[in-house]
Amino acid sequence: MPETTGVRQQQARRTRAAVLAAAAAVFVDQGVQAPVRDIAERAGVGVGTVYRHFPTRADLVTAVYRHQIDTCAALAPRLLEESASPYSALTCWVDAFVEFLVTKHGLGAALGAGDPGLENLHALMLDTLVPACASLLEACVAADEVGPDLTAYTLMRAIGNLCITGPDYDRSDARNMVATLLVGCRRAAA
Amino acid sequence: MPETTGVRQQQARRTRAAVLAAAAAVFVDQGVQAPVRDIAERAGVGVGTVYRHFPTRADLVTAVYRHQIDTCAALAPRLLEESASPYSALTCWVDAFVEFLVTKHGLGAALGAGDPGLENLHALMLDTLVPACASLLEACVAADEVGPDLTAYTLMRAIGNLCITGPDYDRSDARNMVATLLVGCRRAAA
Amino acid sequence: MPETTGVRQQQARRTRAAVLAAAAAVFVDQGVQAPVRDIAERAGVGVGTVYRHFPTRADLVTAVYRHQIDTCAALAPRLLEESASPYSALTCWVDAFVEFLVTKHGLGAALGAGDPGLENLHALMLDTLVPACASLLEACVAADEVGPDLTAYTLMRAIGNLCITGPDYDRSDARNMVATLLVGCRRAAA
Amino acid sequence: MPETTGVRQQQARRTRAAVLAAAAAVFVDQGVQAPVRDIAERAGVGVGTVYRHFPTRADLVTAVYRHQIDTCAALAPRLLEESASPYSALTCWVDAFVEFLVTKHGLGAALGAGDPGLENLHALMLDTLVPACASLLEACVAADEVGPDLTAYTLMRAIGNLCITGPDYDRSDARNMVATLLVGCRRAAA
DNA sequence: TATGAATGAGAGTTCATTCAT
DNA sequence: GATGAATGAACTCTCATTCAT
Repeated sequence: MPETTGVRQQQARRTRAAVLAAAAAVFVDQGVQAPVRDIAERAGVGVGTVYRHFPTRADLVTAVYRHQIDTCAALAPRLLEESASPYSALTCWVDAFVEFLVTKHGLGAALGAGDPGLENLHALMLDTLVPACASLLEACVAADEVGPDLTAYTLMRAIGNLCITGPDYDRSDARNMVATLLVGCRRAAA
Repeated sequence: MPETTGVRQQQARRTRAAVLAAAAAVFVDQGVQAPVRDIAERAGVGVGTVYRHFPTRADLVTAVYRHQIDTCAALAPRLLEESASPYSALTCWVDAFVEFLVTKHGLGAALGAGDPGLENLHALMLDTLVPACASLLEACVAADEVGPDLTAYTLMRAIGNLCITGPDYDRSDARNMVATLLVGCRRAAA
Repeated sequence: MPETTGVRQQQARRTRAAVLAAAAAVFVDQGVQAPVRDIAERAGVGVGTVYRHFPTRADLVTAVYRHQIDTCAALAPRLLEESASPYSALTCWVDAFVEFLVTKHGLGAALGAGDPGLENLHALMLDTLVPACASLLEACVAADEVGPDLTAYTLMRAIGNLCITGPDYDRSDARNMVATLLVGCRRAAA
Repeated sequence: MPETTGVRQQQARRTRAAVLAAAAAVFVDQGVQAPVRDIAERAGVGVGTVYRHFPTRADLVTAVYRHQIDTCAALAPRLLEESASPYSALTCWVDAFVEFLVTKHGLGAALGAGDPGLENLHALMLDTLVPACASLLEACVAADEVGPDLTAYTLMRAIGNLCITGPDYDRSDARNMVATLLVGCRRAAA
């Protein structure tokens, strides 16, 4: 007699949520390479529990960022409708993507470095964000605001890389450089 | 009266060169964080030998890249003289900088991540490449080809980040994105 | 609601005890500077387990000797009550202290040499044994059995040093020399 | 045609002397366990040279202290003649022995710990100092100033141990404790 | 399910010792 | 004889991962 959500399941879900929250916090502090133990401690659970819910580090990283990724992706069609031009929509969307990235200490670096074990997250971004970005990019191309030779994936990788911040290159620098990159993408008005 | 370059010194120099070559190769394969042991093995020497020649990892990384860095820096004044415009000189120089970077697996990532223990290399680049880049940038600003709000350091960091390559974002992508960034920097002709 | 002493805790405690026993044994054989790996092997555990229970070598050394130190310290007040004279109490207590020391191969030497990383143990002895010794010494001074110019700490260091045994200077020699030292401390009866 | 002392031999002797002097200095600073390289550097020679002259560390330690040991031993008969009583001669001689020891950072500890590889020095002291001390002790026993149950070797080991100094137990403490020990050895006047 | 004790591979680093020149 | 570059064993410590309870 499987209850839809037994007490056990509820507890498990709560534990899972606690781990996710802890991981998110620790990732901000120490980056996505933080020791598993630190995450477990922050969540108030044993390391085994972390592994039960997220067998690989990538699973954890992916889960932590999935919600934000989905939100970011969902933004694209809305912006396309509401904005004055496709390019303006792209600009707004990229701003949101950058906001997502610059608060993720080390994520960009890990992705950029092709960190093995982050393929899942990579795949998630491919599946979710790339299409979102591509829809905007295609609209720009259709409107002749951006040249046709740029793939959404490459653009996102470039943006992701530009968002790798450090002591002497902060979020504001990252935002400026991404904005500059977009300006460079813009087709010179005929 | 020790000869200026005895057989021993020559041998030591050869060993040093072997370690450097091995380090360069290992850095390409595994990145600048590769275990010292791997470098020693590749060079066919004991770990102690690596430590003798390069007490810290930063010493090794710095030595591996110093020559190329110097060459790159020396390029700037020549380009400024020979090129049709400052912006064109900047473009050429950045191409050379990108060539340097894209062949250095993991270097950009390590620098971008603010890797402790790479301060030496960071400092070397600051001391050597930033002035070179700055001279070109200033000329561009003076010629009103580039806006005045961009520092050479920030530009180089951005370029460095864009050169972090991976399986799906290769050197060619990096080159394109850097070129696009430079286009974005270019002041719209009045 | 975790039981006060679950099976796991019991097992951990047993492991801890095994490590302590192994450490004690290895210390006797090789001295307190013995490699951590040797202790782990002797205990039949991994090195990580040793580090889990005793993060620093000093923690281990201290734990190994804490019980005996406490017992020794607790002896002082009782002896003071039961003995015919303070000096006699001091003699008995020093006998106990010597017994503690002569069975600790290398401990005296390590303490004597001011081994860094043994500050904890040093502090423990200072906090625990020195007051115990001082109480006896003060009683002796009050009874005019010992001169006032000797501190408990110095006396204990001297005793500790005299208990550094070796092939040709055994426990019995150490006991004799300590006894002789105490005789030398005794004030000549008026 | 072997010259008595060719240029080569002279040079070798000078080198040997330089190593000895350097070793003595380094031993004072860092103790007898100091790295061989430090000694070689201080002497301005290569490590190989140190090994050539002193194949084992014990050889070096022994050589460093041989002269002082001989001087100390030679003191005994003179003191016996000049002093008012055998016990007084013993006291003076022990003072000299203590002076020798307290300036030898770590020597006492190394000897006390039965450091393997210091057997040579141990043997040297046995052969040289023990007889010297024994002659004084025997005279004391003959004069009924000291009991017959103490061997010179044991006394010297005890004194050696008492001279292991540290941050909180300095040379002055060592001297006091040795003096106290000697008082304890003195036979109560009949 | 949750736990966290236990494991052990792996990385950094030091330094005694050898040996070709 | 002198040199010092080279070697590699030995040691410390960290942390991902497993598994018995």
